[in-house]
Amino acid sequence: MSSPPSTATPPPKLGFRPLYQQVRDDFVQRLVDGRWTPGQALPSEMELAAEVGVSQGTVRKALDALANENLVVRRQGRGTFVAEHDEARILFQFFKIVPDKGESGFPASRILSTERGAATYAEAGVLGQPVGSPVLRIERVRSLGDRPVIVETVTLAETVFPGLGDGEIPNNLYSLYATRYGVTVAHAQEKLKAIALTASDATALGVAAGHPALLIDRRAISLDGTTAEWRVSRCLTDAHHYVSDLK
Amino acid sequence: MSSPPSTATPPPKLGFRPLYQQVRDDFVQRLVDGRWTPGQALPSEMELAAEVGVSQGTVRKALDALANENLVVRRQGRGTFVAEHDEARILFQFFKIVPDKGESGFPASRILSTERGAATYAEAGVLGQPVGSPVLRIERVRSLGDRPVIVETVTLAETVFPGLGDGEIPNNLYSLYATRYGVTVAHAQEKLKAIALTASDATALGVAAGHPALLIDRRAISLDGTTAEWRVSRCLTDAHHYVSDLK
DNA sequence: TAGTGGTCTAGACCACTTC
DNA sequence: AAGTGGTCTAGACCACTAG
Repeated sequence: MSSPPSTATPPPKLGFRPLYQQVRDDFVQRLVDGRWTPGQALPSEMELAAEVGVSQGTVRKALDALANENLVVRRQGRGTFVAEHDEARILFQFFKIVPDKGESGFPASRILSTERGAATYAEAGVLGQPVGSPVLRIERVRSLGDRPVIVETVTLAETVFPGLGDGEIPNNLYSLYATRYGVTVAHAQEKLKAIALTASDATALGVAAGHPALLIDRRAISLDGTTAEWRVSRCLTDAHHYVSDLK
Repeated sequence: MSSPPSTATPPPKLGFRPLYQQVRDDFVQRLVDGRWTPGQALPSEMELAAEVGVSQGTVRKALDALANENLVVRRQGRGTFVAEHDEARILFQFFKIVPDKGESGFPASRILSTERGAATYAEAGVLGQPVGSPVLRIERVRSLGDRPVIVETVTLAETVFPGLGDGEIPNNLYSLYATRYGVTVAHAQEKLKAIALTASDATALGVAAGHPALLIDRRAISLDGTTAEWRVSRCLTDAHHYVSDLK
């Protein structure tokens, strides 16, 4: 017969990934590499489209996706900017403890101790590092409105953040990770439990041992998908609570 | 001079609301009215566009917004459907207590008591009803894997859900609200605290009084923005935890 | 006034599901 | 083969910001 062989048109259908997602991945890589740094203004959509070789509408979908992930901020009339870990963003995105009554502010911090050590089995598993590799453990108390409310243990890999424990440790750690080490915390996973405070935690918070507290186990995930930090917080919830919106 | 008066073109700029959002609001109203009911297949984008009088792309943006709010489900090749409150969705969207190890299942329920009463000041404020108006209070224990884990108090307005307490009370309340009363729970706000269990709660859960527990105060918000239900849960977190993703 | 992101439209084509 | 939602493009126009 005259029917042409169907082998003439073999369009590859498997492994299909939309163009705008590929462009998004390209842009994320620029953030990981540091070619785009926090606060920087991106080229306009038209310029990016010409550079990447797609239409302006496709660049828009990619940038909208990044804006949805809080990685960039878009402002009509001004441009698109790489998101920064300023206090306002941290407060809104990562700090879920608020007073029962009144406004929430950024918590003050007082360092109890910093300690270098070898990663335990648990720490190694969480941080994706070998058992026994060097880690830094920070113990601090955080206060809201002159009242100590949280005692927390921050654990991170020294191979990722070399020399972090040597100098002053600022209140806003995520901002330090970004500016000094180029590590951007993109999102976090938290697991919550109710516990009775240990004697030492109770002392740090000025209550009796055995007092109920909220235990928050947080893993902060960086842009490249690795766990940048492990943070375990014990929070008093007598005059504060943890907010969670189910959407 | 020959310059035309600028008063000839007074385009109203204030109160600007994008067309696709107006279309979205129109569609939400169809859900509130019950013209679109859970599980129903919507007309195709082309048909909706012709009906509303906008382009297919604008209808798409409106439907995408609804899909983002979990109000509709879009399936390529099949169509767009009104979301249902089936167990899988409830589990994923509203049930955040999971076992420390293993898979999570839908919790079984055992009713402790149902009680009709007059709304207290607190209940009236939460439910948006007058003080003293009739309310229904349901007390029940929920179990995960043969182990009682949660004791909770559900409070709702009888004017919104008349006769709900008369018959059998099902495990999945949100599905009942939707099918029998046309009330769709769209999202919820939760406030968490750590507490010591009261004697009666401890007995219901089979632990000692004073045992630490997670207190969850949830207000379920319906499609029209009112609070449909107030639920206060006390959860054991010895072998379970509450998950919260910070994105 | 110029430049940016935001909206709206129109059409072509692709991937998925069902018949 | 037909119908659905998903992607990609192109162009016009609108709203916002800055100089």
